[in-house]
Amino acid sequence: MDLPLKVSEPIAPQLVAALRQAIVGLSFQPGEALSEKDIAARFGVSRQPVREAFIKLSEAGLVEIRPSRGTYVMKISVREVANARLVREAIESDIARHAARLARPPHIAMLNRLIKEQRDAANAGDYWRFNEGDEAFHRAIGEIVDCDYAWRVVESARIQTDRTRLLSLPEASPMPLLLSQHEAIVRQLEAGDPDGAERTMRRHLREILVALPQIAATHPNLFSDTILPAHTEGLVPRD
Amino acid sequence: MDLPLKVSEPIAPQLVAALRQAIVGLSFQPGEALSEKDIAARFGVSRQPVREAFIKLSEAGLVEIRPSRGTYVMKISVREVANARLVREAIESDIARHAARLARPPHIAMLNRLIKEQRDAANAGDYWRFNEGDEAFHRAIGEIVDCDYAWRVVESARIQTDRTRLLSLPEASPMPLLLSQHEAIVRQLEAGDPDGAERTMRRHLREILVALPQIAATHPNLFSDTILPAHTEGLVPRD
DNA sequence: GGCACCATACCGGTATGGTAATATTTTGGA
DNA sequence: TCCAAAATATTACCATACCGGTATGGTGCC
Repeated sequence: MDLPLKVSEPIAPQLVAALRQAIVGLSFQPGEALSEKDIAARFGVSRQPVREAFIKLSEAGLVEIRPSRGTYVMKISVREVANARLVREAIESDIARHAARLARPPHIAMLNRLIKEQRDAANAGDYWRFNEGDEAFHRAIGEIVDCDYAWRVVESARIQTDRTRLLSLPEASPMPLLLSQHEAIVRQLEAGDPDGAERTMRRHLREILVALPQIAATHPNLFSDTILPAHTEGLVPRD
Repeated sequence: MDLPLKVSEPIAPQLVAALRQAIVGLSFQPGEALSEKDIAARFGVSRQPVREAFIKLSEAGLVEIRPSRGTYVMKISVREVANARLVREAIESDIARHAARLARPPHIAMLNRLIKEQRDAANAGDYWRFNEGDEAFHRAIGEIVDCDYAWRVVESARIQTDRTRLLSLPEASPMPLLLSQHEAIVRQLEAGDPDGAERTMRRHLREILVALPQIAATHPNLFSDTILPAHTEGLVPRD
């Protein structure tokens, strides 16, 4: 993890990717201090690109820069995860609605291909590959609508919602359920059913809320809060 | 515009604000080159904070950094404006839906106060003050739901949609119409009507699309493209 | 033993110098 | 006169040095 930097390519973006992965992958513990100097020494670069990487990570909500004091890995916030989830639901459900209008046979074929990959991963019990497939599936729907701006926003929000993925027990968000929801969405896109696609996508993304309180309760030291914001009331699909 | 910088406060954020205002206010023409050195000299600071400000502005889509070549003010893109508008509609309509559930009398009172201010501005024909009131109104609805993450996203998107504001003729988006839409939203929030509030907010934000092609046609040198993306089809409320 | 004070180390923020890559201008040859 | 190639200028990017502010550990006083 320490020295994957390619020379003669911009350093700062590489650092952003590496540090981001280290944080969401829990190689850096929430609350831990990261100093510009240490990271710079570890990667064999100067402080300047490290500083720029820290700024980007702070905008993503992964670290907090406290001037003259230090930079710290942000603890996971139930509130922030729920807020990011709300943004994802708003945008991705709208995207699904538009996609039901704009989807063409090649798009449907691609989505079915991705679902097949996910099914293979689920059958193999490969939770990690299943998650990668999930990301690819959601992105593929976004590409139908051709609104890259929306997708940049969703990817930012995903940084927050994905922080709990490694912690979430498979039982809390069972792969067969998520897979069946993906299949339903594709059927509705193919049928040109905007209402149905929107409804299913909203339901699908609300699954994130099901396991969230439980995860926070299981890992109290990784979280800065445990209270769901008011706007999540009545949204949990299963009880 | 050149030297409003307060000493002993972080310089980079001040530069971001100043440059952003200069760009959306057309003090810098779209396509114009901005060099780190020039800006640094003009504000009497070093190149480093200028560089950080440029990075932030590039993330907002206001400038484009071309390595070893220069930094240029991005031309307004009809496509980007429409994409940002889609994000605003998705989030703000969902926020309105939640707000209809969460609104309390003090919130309604605040919204009515803001509408009154806007009505005064409209009666005085003060287009600029009217726009400020618009921003305050939308933000106030966001605060009802208490999802600051959503609001950060909306503010980013607003940077794009607001770039055409100075160019939009009052006739294209008449103040009385926008005002009446605001009033309708408040009535629906007060009545606890989520469907109505969402519907009206969507309609309200689609007004942006009405004048957009016309504005682009009037100022071809400020735009990099003039074609609306596919997802805007059938969304223009009036013809 | 407890508390105020100070020296020291460390942090992020800024200024400045150097470097490789690109754009522009100049120049030399046909 | 024209075109290509070399010289120059300018750019963003990185490295290094310095600055003021903050935390911390030790010391002397009460």
